[in-house]
Amino acid sequence: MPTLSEVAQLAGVTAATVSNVLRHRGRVGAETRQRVLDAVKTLGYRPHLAARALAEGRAPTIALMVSSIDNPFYPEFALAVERAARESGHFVIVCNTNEDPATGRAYLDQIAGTLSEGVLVTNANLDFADLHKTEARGAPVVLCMWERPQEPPGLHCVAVDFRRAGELAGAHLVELGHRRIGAIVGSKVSGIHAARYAGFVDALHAAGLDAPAARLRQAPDSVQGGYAAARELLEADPGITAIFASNDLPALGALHAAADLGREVPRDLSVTGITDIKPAREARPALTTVAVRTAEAAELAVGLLRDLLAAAPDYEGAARTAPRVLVVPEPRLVVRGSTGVAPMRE
Amino acid sequence: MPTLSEVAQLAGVTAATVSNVLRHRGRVGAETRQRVLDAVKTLGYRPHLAARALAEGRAPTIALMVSSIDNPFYPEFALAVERAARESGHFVIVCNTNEDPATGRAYLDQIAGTLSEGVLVTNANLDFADLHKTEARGAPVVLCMWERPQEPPGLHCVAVDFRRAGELAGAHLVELGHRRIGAIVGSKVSGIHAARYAGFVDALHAAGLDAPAARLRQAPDSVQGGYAAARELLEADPGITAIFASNDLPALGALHAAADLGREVPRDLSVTGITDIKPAREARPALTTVAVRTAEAAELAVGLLRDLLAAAPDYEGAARTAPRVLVVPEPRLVVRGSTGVAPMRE
DNA sequence: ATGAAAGCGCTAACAC
DNA sequence: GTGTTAGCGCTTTCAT
Repeated sequence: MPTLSEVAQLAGVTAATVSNVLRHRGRVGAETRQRVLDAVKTLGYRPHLAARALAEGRAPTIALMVSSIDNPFYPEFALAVERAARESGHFVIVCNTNEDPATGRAYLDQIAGTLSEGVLVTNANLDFADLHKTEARGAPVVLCMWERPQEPPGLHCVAVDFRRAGELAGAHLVELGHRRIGAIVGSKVSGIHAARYAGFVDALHAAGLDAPAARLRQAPDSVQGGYAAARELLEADPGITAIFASNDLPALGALHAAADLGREVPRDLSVTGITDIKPAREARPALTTVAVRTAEAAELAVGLLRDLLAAAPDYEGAARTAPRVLVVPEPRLVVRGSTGVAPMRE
Repeated sequence: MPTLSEVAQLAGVTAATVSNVLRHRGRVGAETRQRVLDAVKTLGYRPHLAARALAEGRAPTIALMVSSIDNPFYPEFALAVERAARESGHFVIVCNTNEDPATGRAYLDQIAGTLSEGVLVTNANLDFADLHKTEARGAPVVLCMWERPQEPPGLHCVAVDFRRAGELAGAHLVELGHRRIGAIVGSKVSGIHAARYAGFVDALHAAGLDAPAARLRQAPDSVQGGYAAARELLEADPGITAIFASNDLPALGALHAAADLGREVPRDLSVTGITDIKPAREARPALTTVAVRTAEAAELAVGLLRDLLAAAPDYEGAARTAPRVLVVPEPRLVVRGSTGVAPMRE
């Protein structure tokens, strides 16, 4: 692979000039510029990104920490991140923590600040202490999809009003006449989704309904998890006419459980999710859910990271600003086939 | 961030020694080693990967080119790639081409050989010419999930016997007594899946059946694509009792089409896919499909890339070996709920 | 408008 | 065993 100085030699100039031409820096004579450009072309020169990273003191990559791309949400998010990152010339290194803090720490220790200039974190079960350490070392960290805008995490973040999302789903079910509504929320490991449930409960309260613990189940963030929880709920209390799930995957599982229990959706049972991942649109019936603007969240996160990077090139010490919180525009209800008016009381 | 020489200074040695300690190279006195290790710890030193990459002439990353992580296959594959890559100390940069050759080219031009030392390519609709150019520049390329082991692409690759996969699916349907079987294969853009269809046809022929063009449809590799194609097939010829889809996503779409047309699966209609992606296991009924060993393919691909890298550090010119073809162990039929014995003729 | 020179943080010969 | 010396390919002041 040709180097800068080879190009320089061919063009009869010095490496500095070639660099200037390529980076549109400094003033270069029109004719010289042309010679350089020609040399670049004939040699097929391409800048060596690692060398540039070293010289500039910053690598053109960002690390995206995810818990497991096994969950369809992450690829969707990653896609949006990559698109946004590319606009600022960044490549995305995907780091799968598998929900294991040690793996996450290993990733952070290795690349943050040395091979990637910033870090984006989705719910990857990382130690906040590790994230702070990473920041302290000079690599900005942005938390994505933070659940509680009102309760900043002490790190830069992009937050989604998930309480509101839960409220929208709850209100929708209430409006349809449902009175006995089961709820499935995340488990300890998949994130408890307290804000989402709180919003749901708010909606019930607003309608004078209560949300007894007997109608609440925790489940992993998966189809299977939701399936099991929904079965439990429905078997324990056949009077339940609707299920609120704090995430789409478990909601999809609830759909399956309903089918297996001989309950037709939405005639006998309504189901709602939160997020609006692709499989929600493809389910039968398609899932009514509260859409979270994933792509916008990704763009905000990348933008925030870029701001932080620009504000403080080495980002050390006092240059660090107070944690910033960006809120993703309000989630919105998407009514599809999985919800309908509550069946008549008998 | 502390540097090598800061560590060296603190330990009262020179940078070279610290490097040796850290890389377990050369002979270093036990006591010195300890002093160095202490210094590393107190300073919280971490090697600067970009600097190391420059000095070593190779970056610790590989690029994974995918068409769009929108399709659940890619995340599953990417996950396996990342796992395997980590074992050889590589990070994975995900490059989404969106099926656009120009985007792919831009990615290759930028990172191959400069920020990533090798490239893994899934069906990303890249120009082979671009891939060859990349190889010529010194960055090995491995094609993943090549469709026809018998027909090497002129590049290193990991191949899957998809013809065999099609044959397994076809034979399964034939055995169940199906005689009029519709087929849905990939479209031009999503890959035509000729080998898979050929295998399917072989299975029919082996049973003395034919596969008329009237029972063949092309569709994009998506649920919607499969849905539309299946509807067409079923409406054009209601006598069809089974559908062979060359991929899981369209097969899932066929399941939906059956439901909409009032045909119960598997009683009135059987459906098969190929790959065994996660949504296939989660569908209702679960999809009968031919499982392709995705994780193994990923491991083989990463292993092959590593071999190529080891064989020829700069990988230029004559060092390049003849294209190697690794075949993923035979695909296997996974019978689930979407297939059953053919309905009686009336 | 262009060149000279220093240096980013690390590795790798080779010398002592 | 440990230090010295060159770079890796690029960017970036600072002269000219």
